Amino acid sequence: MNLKQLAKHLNLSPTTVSRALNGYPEVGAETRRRVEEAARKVGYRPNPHAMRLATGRSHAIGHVLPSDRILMIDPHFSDFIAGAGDVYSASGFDVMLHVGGSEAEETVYKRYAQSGAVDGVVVMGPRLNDFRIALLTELELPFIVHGRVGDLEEGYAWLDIDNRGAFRQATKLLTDLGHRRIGLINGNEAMTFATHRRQGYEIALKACGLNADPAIMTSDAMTEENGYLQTKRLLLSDNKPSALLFSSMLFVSGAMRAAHELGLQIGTDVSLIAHDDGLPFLNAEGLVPSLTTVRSSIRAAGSRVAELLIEIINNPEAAQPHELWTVDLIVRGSTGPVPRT
Amino acid sequence: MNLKQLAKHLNLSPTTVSRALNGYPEVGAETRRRVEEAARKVGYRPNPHAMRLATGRSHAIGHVLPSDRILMIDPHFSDFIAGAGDVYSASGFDVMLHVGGSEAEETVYKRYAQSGAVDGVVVMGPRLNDFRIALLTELELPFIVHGRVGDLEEGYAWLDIDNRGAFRQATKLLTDLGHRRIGLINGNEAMTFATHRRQGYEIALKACGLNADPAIMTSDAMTEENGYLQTKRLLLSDNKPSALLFSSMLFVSGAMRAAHELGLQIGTDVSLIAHDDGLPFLNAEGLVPSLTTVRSSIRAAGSRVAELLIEIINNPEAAQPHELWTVDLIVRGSTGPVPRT
DNA sequence: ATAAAAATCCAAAGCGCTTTGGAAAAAACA
DNA sequence: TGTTTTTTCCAAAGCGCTTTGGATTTTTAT
Repeated sequence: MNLKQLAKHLNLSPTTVSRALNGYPEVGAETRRRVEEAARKVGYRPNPHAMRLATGRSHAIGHVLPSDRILMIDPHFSDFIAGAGDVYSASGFDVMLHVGGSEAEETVYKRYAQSGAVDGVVVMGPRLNDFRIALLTELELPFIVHGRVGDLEEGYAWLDIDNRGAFRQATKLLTDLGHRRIGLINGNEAMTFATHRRQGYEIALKACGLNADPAIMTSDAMTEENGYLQTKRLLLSDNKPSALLFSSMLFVSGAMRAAHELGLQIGTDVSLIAHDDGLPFLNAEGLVPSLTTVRSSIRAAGSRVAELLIEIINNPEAAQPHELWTVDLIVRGSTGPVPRT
Repeated sequence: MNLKQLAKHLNLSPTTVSRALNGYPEVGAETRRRVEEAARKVGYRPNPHAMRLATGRSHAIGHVLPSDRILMIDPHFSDFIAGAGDVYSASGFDVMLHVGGSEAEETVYKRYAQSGAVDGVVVMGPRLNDFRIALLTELELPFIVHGRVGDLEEGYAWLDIDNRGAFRQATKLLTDLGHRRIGLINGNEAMTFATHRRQGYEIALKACGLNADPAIMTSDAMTEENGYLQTKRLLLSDNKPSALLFSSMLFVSGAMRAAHELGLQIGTDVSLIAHDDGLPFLNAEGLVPSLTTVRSSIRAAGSRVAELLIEIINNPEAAQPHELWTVDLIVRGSTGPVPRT
């Protein structure tokens, strides 16, 4: 059943029915009631394509997976989108996902902008210097960044967690425990989040008069295997670190494997802290010993990012939101004093 | 630039231009060439909303995440969609993702069907008895199932891997090695794939005159922690199994942790085999010892499912495709003969 | 040469909605 | 009471594309 039919059925014009349903003022209260009731009764749903064509708005949000991630669609992404999805469907937005393929990422955004296929996009996994900000600004396609682009804070909307603060805090916990040699197993530092984490780590070290040692710092794809390999390498090196900091729980799986293999007791022989995005399949608390983490739910971030983007779309004139979430340090069993040699 | 403008620019009617671009025969060869060239030069792209409204086809595929998975958007999903995404974008299809929210899953499908928001959907994570098959059939919304619905093989399109065969083979490898007590750490057996795996396991046991023992069989969410807990429980039980079979690599992470904790050597004290979906962040070969697996790339399945669905959409009269993929057994270091007690 | 068939192109009518610019009726004002 | 304002509704014109049903021209058949 379409608008015209519904209108005829009500002895009204399509105009009036459309207005009644969309909350326009120029329609009588009683008439509106009648229309709404009838619409509900017959289960009328406006054809989205027609609506989109007429209004130019799509009621859809685009998520374009960065091409440098398509070979490694990491599980962090799916949890983020799970959070966002809740909000989208509650607000009647569809989500349009673009992943991989031969089409250049840039082209996808251009197509989105030109065709009005989406009302806005969320930029995931921003790099230190990300071409997407300039591109989307020029295209005038509303967007929000999950994370930040290097240290750029103005000129675009973003929601980020305080990665620097988190790793500063985590590192400080370790130095407070007496650790002086702390390894960092980081994600790819072309990504802002990873660089921020390294910076937080360095700041805390400096606060103790320590210098970061590149020999015990790595920057790699966040996989179990890399966690294993790097941990093993570091723990077997001369002048090995007494504590390790990880950018992802995925690393930790491998790290524990390495520690066990080397016969090292976690929390006594070597201390471990990881950033925990709250991935549901990898529970830091369930590890033995339970893992000390800096924790921030990536899923909650997804929800909030979606909310903010919808606000931006509905009110483009408002100030661009900037949200920096603090990260909780949760001290558990994987951290302890430096072992005496 | 829209159709009308392009047409005027070419001194042609919109009709002809549209036909030239869409490959209709009633347009001269030279004219078509001119049109195509001009379209390319000015970067003309038909407005998708207008196209959709006019044709009733959306050129979009829907992926609706089952509501029983939204709390646990597992990483298997993101790899599947990564594979599918390649194909979609190569074929000019958009993907519409629906995850969670308050709207009932059924309503989403109805909305899709009634509004033509998508041309087809892929059904992920089918259960033994899945309401979606009847629903989508009735809605006449083209669909394909990744997996199967129990033992139902007709009446819908599907692509599945031979889970039964895989676990039969894996179990047989273990029995051939002399194992007589083999534990199964399975995913949720409400899902077809998990039930099939259990059946394969049971068939292989029966072939040796063994009966499956529920005491060493579990069916749970595929998380690291469950892998750990169940492995530990089984390996600490009286009459403990000498080998374990896992439905996911995620389990294995936890399982290795448990084995190490108990001081058991993998491949000698206890043998391990897992199903490996080829998740990029969890490499079976990189484990120590490297893991014997039954392997089938979930990403490749995603690609193929997408291809098949597009074929179905383009040619609804053709026979429904059924593809059963064999699964490779890759023997590595985590399996060995039964330890003598 | 003429008639029939084929090849090209176009005008116009949708697709189902929104929105502009009135018109008619009701209410408020003088 | 007559006039102005407000309220309530509608007709019609898009949005940008596809597609039907010709019209015109060219080719082929007779």
